[in-house]
Amino acid sequence: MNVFHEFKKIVAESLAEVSRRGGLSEDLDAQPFTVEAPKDPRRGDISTNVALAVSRLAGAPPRHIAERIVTELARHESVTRTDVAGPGFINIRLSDSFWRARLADVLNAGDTYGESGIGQGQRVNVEYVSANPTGPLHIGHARGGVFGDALAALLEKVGYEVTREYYVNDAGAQIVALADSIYHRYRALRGDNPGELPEGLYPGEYLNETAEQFARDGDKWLDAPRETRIESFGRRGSERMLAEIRKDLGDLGIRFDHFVHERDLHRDGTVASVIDALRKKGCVAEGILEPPKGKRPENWLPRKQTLFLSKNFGDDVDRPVTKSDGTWTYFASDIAYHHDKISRGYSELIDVWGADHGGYVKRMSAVVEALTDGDVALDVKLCQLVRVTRDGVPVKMSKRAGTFVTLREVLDEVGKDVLRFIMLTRRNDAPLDFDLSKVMEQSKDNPVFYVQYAHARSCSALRNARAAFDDVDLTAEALAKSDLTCLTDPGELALIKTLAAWPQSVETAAQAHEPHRLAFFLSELAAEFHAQWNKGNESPSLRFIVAENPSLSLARLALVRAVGFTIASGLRIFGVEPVDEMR
RNA sequence: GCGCCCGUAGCUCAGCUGGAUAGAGCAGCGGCCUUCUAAGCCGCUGGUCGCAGGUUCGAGUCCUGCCGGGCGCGCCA
Repeated sequence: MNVFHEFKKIVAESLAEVSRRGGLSEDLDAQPFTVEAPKDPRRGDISTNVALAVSRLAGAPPRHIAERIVTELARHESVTRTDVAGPGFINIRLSDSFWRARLADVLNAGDTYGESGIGQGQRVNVEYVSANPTGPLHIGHARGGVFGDALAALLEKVGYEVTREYYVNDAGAQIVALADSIYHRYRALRGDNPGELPEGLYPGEYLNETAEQFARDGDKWLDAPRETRIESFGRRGSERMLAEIRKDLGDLGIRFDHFVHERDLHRDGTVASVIDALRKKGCVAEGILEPPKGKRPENWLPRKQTLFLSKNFGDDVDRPVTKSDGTWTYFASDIAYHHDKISRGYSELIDVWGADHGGYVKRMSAVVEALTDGDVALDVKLCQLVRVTRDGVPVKMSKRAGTFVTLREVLDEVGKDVLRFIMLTRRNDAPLDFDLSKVMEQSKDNPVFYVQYAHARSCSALRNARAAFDDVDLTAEALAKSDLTCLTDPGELALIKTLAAWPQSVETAAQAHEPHRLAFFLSELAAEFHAQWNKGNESPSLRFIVAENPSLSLARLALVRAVGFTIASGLRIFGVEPVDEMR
């Protein structure tokens, strides 16, 4: 049960009743209002601003309306106390038995706890990573990948139908550069001294193997026409890089439902036809761009070119879709790609990009608006830089890639679960510090450890219970039927209330497209659980297992199990495996 | 020069789409181990939410203008 949804309905009914009897305006129920947990739990369990929200339209002071709503609410059986506070907030206290029943909700749901249907099966496309197949993934790609993957899982959890997608930029200048880079190594292998690696080619060692493959063909490529060379080297090189990228991502627990290749969009004419369609719609036309003010490019030549008229959709300038040599710009194929996504029938598109692509957001939103007349939403999530350090000292060089820290290096060192969790401990648009030493620390400074430890402890308590009590059924089903009225400690009831807030947290995180919120929730839940655990050190009567009182123990174990399920539920969204012990 | 993102405790950051007395961790100080794992817990100290206006019952949150930092700005992707 989502407690806040439940009470929103009840508050709305009370409001309707009040307005019906009191001759208040009819359509008060159209006003948006919130039902949430008050910041200070002493105020109550649930708080609503309904009276404040409705007061203007009702033409009555908020406190006055609140008083009348409160008398309606008080009829509800789980409501034990109501207050009107401050300017007109309504605070509601619910009975302990109501809360205890929520514990059974968790136990019945297991680690699916928090699932809901608010997405109503709407189809959402999440595109992420989409790194060029010209080199290995770096740590920034890992962030985008983990973020996108967790967001996809989060949306699925609340009832959206999600496609996880990767756009492969296997066309254009960078593939030519890739082909030339492999060719350079090939020549060296065949003894045809190529000299220094020219500017603009890829220096990393990772291309050597592909070059060796070609070298096995002998000298046949040395005199091959540049065109066929670019085709073969570029294709095989990008395919190989993509395979390696997919391996890295797979080991990080990231798999995609769908790959779209830029090359295909060119070859099957999608790019040309989409641009043509936009031209017919009046969104694409010939024009001459002004040079950017203040930046003064050196070789600026006013040139007539084909432009997407993104200014009509809120962009700062119109954007070219053709280069001076007549070929399509990257932007043109990205238009085609987004058209392709749209044609597959999504109600919402989410793109996860690096923050250095921020300047691209407006034009892409313009594209989606132009293509769908505003029917499909595009949300672009920008992931900020990851700073990798070891004991606070920046780690920069990679043996393999030359200039950056690769995903593989970090993954091999800290493991998938640590990498994934840490990536989700910050908002996507805030820079992230990733300290290789700190994330492996077993201390409360390390959120991965802290949350995992709470889960492990919940498992440990159950193991101990199995040893302490013979013939006791500790399955979730049995625990749900235990005598939960034994749970009377304020800490225990507070813990239940935290657990009961989980579905709402999942939902708001999903709607905001911000999985990091759940990392904070899990840390707070873990802290609360550790605190309750430690109370047992000081007062043995508060221990989860009280040998001489099995029914009390079972009720507490129900709570412990529910904490474990909720943490597991969150970790599963993150793609992190909950651990049962930490020895 | 223009656009986007960011500015919250000494440090690292939350702040649930406008709610009540702005929170957490670290650092500092003081407590708790014959233990259901002290790998942890409890308490204290710490704030002109970058600055100045505006919108309204109510602003860290929305609008405008400054200040400071990051990213980007045709023929790379």
